[in-house]
Amino acid sequence: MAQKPSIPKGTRDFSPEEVNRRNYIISTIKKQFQHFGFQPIETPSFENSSTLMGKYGEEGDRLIFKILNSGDFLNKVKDDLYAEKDSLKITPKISEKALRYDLTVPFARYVVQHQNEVEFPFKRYQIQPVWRADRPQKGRFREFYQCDADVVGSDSLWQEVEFVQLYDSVFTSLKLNGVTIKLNNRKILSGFAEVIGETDKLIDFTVALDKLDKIGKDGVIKEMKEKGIAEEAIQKIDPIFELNGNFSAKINGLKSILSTSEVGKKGIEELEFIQRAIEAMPLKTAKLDLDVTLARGLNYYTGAIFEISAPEGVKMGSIGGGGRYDDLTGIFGLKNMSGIGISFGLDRIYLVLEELDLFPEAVEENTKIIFINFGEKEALYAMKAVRALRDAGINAEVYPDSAKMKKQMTHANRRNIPYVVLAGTQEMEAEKYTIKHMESGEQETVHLDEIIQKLR
RNA sequence: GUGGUUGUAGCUCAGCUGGUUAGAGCGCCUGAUUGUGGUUCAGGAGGUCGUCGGUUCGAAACCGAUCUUCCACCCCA
Repeated sequence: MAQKPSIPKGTRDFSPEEVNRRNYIISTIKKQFQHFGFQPIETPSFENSSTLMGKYGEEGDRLIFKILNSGDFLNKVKDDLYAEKDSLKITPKISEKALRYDLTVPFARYVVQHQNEVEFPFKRYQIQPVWRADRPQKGRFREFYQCDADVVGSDSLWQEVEFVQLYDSVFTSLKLNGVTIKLNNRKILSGFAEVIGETDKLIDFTVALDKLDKIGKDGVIKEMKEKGIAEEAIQKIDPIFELNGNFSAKINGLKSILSTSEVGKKGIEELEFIQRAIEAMPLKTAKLDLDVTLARGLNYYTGAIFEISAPEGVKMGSIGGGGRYDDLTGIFGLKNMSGIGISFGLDRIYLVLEELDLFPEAVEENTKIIFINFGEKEALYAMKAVRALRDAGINAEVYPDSAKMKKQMTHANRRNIPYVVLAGTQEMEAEKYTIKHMESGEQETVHLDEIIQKLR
């Protein structure tokens, strides 16, 4: 074989079966989004760099795919700048557009740009691919789909409650039982930082704390020390590591840890509101858990923080996440717009469903019945029947060539088409069709109406 | 971005310390079976060993670069 063509690192092709399965997930999520009152929007694959750059931190900027300007872009770079060979400085000169990195920032841009047309509170959903120049691993791609639902323009905590229910509804419909909805609140984390007197190191503190289940208590403490958090401060947070038990028990623990922090107490109030609501309206299959270590990469969140972990035993990172950001649109100049949103990681959910063998067996999209082609006259006879079947809503086709019988049968078999019709001279004379059920091997010669009745 | 790992037939993989025409299972093709697939039997095709370069009398095997896979950091869906 000559040099095989290839696709870039971290991208994938999808076969018909894979697309059907992905569509199954997407349509399930979409249906629930709609049940909860969300409206769809779409935004361009690429945005102006100024819209995206600086919104995800230094690390995020590095992972944004930049698009080169058209034309003789290098010619416009000044000689002294070019001689410096500083990529960071030259990039803005030669690239003014970039592929979107997530759906939240484009959404914020959308809201600001269309603020006069949008009716608030605005509930939107968006299912589109995003791109990250990350190094791929299992469940991490450079092109992947996000399924986001956000509400902008409402401070109500009922939104948080609804998003917990939305998560539960989606995973219940997907038959993916036992996912954990981990809940935290940025105000709790701020409270911790306040209590230990390290408010200026809040981010370092939360990033370290987030790694608890991965590197353990000692690892977390070590990292905090490395980041310059004082020894006695670290000792003060020791009770955090002792938090356990159910939601209420953890809340009680938090109440004593955060008794001196106003912001911390506010966070506890918010958590309790959500918990009470969910207690009154129990979740169908998901579990709600309080995880005070939850923080990762979510530095723009100001209130609730969500993360979804796959059922126990499935080795997969988070399959969804989200939270509240008080000033979603502030970066684009529209103040006092509180937003809250969640995201589903389509590609990871796919991997989890595949691992647990949870995709439904029936592939509705597949052809139900195929007609063997015996020649020109017979093909016309078959085509007429196929037209009637299609009009009746049945997926039907005629084999295009009058190839060998064996080849045509094998084709039907490989495509898992359940029924094959053989109609030759005899059948044509009787105005009938011989229909064969592939799985049982049984066949009978009947009128077209009977076939339509049978398959409808 | 850092460190490591992987790449041999369509697929899953053998191939010992470099030594003639590179193997297996499954799959594929043909026939037994000219109006019957999935089973069985008999034959058969298919690989410049990811790519480029180097070491060597000789490379799938050793070295370098590059692409790709997966993993750990970083970060994250």
